Amino acid sequence: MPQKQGKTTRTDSIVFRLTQDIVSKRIAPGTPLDETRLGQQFGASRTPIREALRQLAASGLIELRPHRSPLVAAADIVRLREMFDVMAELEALCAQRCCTDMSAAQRHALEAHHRDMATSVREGNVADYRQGNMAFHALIYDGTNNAYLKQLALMTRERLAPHRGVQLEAPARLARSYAEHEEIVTAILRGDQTGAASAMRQHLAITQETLEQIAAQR
Amino acid sequence: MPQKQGKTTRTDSIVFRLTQDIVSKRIAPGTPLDETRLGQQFGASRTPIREALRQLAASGLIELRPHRSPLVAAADIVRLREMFDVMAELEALCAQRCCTDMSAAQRHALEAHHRDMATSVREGNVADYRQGNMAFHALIYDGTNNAYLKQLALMTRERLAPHRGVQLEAPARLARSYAEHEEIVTAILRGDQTGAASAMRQHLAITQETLEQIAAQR
DNA sequence: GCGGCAAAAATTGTATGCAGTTCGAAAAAT
DNA sequence: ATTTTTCGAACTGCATACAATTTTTGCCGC
Repeated sequence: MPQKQGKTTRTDSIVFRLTQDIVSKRIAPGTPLDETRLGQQFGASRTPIREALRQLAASGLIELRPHRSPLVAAADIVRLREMFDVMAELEALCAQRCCTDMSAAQRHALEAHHRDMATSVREGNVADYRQGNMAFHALIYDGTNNAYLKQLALMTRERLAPHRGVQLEAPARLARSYAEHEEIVTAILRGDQTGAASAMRQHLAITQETLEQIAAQR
Repeated sequence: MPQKQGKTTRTDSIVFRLTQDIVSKRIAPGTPLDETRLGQQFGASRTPIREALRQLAASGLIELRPHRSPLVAAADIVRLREMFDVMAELEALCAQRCCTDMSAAQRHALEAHHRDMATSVREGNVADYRQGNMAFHALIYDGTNNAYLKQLALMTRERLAPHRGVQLEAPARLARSYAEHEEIVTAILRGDQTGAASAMRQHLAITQETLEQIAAQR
C-alpha cells in the first residue's frame, strides 16, 4: 500500500528509487536483491532496506520467501493486462455507484473540477491535465462513499501508474480524454448507471491500448 | 497477499497473533500500538515487531504515519458492510468472467466439486461444508484466469472471514447455500454472464444478512 | 489563570553485531 | 565421469544500541 512521502524518511526514498529501477527494467525480473549489496549501493543500513523490500513485496513488485533472497517479480505483459482489466472494472463500478450514492456536494465538486480541466486542455498543458486527471478519478472514487472500494481502486491505479510511462503526451489525446470525461460526468449526473459504467470502461480501454503498443515495441 | 506459514518465522507468528487480537476486538480500534510495549509483550525484539506492523498496514488492519504510533484501523460495522458489498461485486465479476474465460478442465473441476459437496449437505457436516465452500469460491476465482482479480477476491474474503463468526451453522442453511451454488454453476456452464453474476450477488447477500444480525445484536 | 516556549521524556527511524539457515563448491564414493 | 556428501561462505532473521523526531511537561511571561 502506497505511503505518502511528505517528510521523506529514508525507507520511503529507497522504495521510490527501487520502484523506478524495477519498472524501468534497469533491474531485470528474476534478479535476486541482496540486502547488504543494496545497502552499500544506496548508502544506507540494512534496516531501511528491509522495510523497503517489505513494502515492495506488498506492492507485488518483488517476491520474498523466508531465508531466501527476494526476487524481482516478473512484471510480464500478461499480468499488467490483467491489472488493467480489473482496474477498468473497479472504476466502472465506482462510476456506477456514483450515480446512486453521491452527495449533492460531491456531484457539484465533480462537475466543477471537470469544467476547470477545460483550461488545461485549451492550453495543452499536459502536466496540469495529468494531475487533474488523477484528481478526477479520485473524486469518482470518493463519490462511491465506500472506503474499501476507494482503497482498492486507488491501490490498483497507483500500482499501475509507473508502467504507464510517457503516454497521453500528445495534446490531441487530451481533447479526446476530456470528451470521455464529459460523457462520464453527464451519465453520472443523469443517474444513468449502466451508461456511466460503460463510459468509464471505454475511457480506460483507450489507456490500455497504449499499454499494448508499449508491449509491442519491445 | 498470500503468506505461507510453513516454517513459522517470528515475524509471521506475531502477524498472526496481532491479526487475531485485532479482528477479535481484544485490541480496540484506535488503540496506538507501541513497538517496545508489544516487544516485551510478545517476548521479541522490536525488529520483528516492526516487520509485522508493516505487513498489518499492508493488509489494512492498522494505519501508520511516519514518526507516529500505528493506530488500529476502525473495523466498524460501516466498514465491514462496505467490504461485504465490494466482495459481492468482486465475486460477481469472477462468476461473470468464468462464463467466458474458463477452460474445459476448470469447468469440469467446478462441476465435480459442487457435486461432491452434496454429501456434506446430506450428512449435515458443517465443518466439511465450510471447507468445501471456500474451495468452491476459490475454484471460481481460478476460473477467471486473472491472477490479480483472484488475488483481490481472495484477500477480501480472507480479511472478512474472521468477522463471519459462527454463521451458516444450521443444516437448513447448508441446503439453501447449496441450492444457490447450484444456480451459479449452471449459469456458468450455460455461459449466462448476467445470470452468473446476479446469482453470485444474491448468494452473498444472504451472508451479508447474517452480518447485519450480528451488528444488531450488539 | 491562560497561552506560548523550551527542555526533557518517550517513541519511531536507523545502524550494527550476532545467530541460524540456505546455497554452492569442493571432496569423496560409486 | 557422475552422483552424493560435507563443509564453508554468504545471506537472511533477530537483537541491541544510537540518532532523530515527536509529544509531553514544566516554566515563564502576560
